Amino acid sequence: MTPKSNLPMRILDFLCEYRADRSYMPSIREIQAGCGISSTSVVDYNLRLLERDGHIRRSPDISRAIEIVSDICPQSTGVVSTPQPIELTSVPILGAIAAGEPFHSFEAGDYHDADRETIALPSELTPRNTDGLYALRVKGYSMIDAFITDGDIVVLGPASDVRNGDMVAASRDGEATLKHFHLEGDHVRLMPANTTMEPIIVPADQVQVHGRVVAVMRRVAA
Amino acid sequence: MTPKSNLPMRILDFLCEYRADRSYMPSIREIQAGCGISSTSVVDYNLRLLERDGHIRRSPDISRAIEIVSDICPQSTGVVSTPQPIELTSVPILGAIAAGEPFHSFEAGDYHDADRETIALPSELTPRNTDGLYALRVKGYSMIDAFITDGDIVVLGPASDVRNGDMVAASRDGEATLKHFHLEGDHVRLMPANTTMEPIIVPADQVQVHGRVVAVMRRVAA
DNA sequence: GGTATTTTAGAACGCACGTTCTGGAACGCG
DNA sequence: CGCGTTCCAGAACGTGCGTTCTAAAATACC
Repeated sequence: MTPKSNLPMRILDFLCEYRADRSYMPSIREIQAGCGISSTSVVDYNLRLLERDGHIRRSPDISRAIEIVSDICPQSTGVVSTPQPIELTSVPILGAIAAGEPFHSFEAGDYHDADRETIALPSELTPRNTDGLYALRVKGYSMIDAFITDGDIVVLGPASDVRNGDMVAASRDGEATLKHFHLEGDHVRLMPANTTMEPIIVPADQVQVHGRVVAVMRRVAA
Repeated sequence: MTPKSNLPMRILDFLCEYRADRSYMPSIREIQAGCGISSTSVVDYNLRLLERDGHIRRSPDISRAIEIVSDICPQSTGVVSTPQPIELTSVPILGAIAAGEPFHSFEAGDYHDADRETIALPSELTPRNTDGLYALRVKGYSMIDAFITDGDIVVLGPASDVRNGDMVAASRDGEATLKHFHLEGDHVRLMPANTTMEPIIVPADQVQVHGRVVAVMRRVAA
């Protein structure tokens, strides 16, 4: 509270708080509302004082262009989100997977600077070994039998980890799908997750396994 | 450079560069000038793409309110200002949802007691407003028509946000499922995501909506 | 008291800027 | 080829928002 404390400092506190939430700065009128000030001109007046004293810097005529220079804001580093240091893993999104479309050149080790598309993996979804993980954006509806639909992001582990029964991304003649993998002698049985569909059996040398599915993430449209 | 590289990534680079200099984000028209784009609508269009892919987040109608979420920008950590701690949200896992089983007492506001189980939401899956988010563990196979299966974790937003067409967790006579929600006069139509199943129409006062599905996460067994 | 200085009120101005609409080009697919 | 989807152009609209102007309180100093 401290309703009678000097206005400039109240405003400065508000700026710090605000920046802790969003990553941009408040507008004049938001400061007005947030500090219970009755006029925008009063906000402007006090901002000038703060700038004169070197606490902030402003760029004229530019919205929300306030920089906090005296960075000894009270508890700005305080609580805010992330209460505990959650460990998370960033995996690169190497491309898209769509039925009928041949895989691009996203084979392991093909990071080649440029596309730095990545997605953060919460620890709950992270397998023990995070080496060689990558993600693909699912295009189309060819994998609905694996409870995976258009727009999903699938996280894949290295193909070397694949064992019988795993769900894998596999391609044959450029047709890519997600199936359960069973190596049986010299042929491979690819089982859809949905039992109403028929398994596919192909010679082992005609199928290429790209990796094992370790996680699926989906954002549902607003 | 790379004049032929894809526009969204050029813009993303520009955003990172810009933020390295000033501590606020560029306006649409500054992006336009900085990237040599001929129209503001093109900038807006590409910003939407970036937001759809979870690289940035925007607040509508607010100037310069772009947040960079996938924060593996080249040298963004270089200078100063807004180190932007990889933002992620912890949501409590309030229980399980299973067809035929009545919901437990996990109604909103039931956070309190002790440290609930929580799960970290990667920013790519986080909606703008993180208030009231909670997660449920899915038990059983009653929601396979929504590409959701046993063991999945669904993240729900507050029921107050629900609008027609959203996927919601709804219960009736203790039967809980995930369906697309349509309020039509005094009755509610619950549409399965799978078109081979029949919609359910019930009087509005017989159905209880628990929240809107905003994300789905699944860990695939090793 | 009177005058000068600081702080606050309220309203208005005007540009900045996000958004949207229409239309066309470019690309992909059968 | 036609048709759909994606992407780009340009202009216009509505409003967010910094700014400024006038005036009145509040405070200070004598």
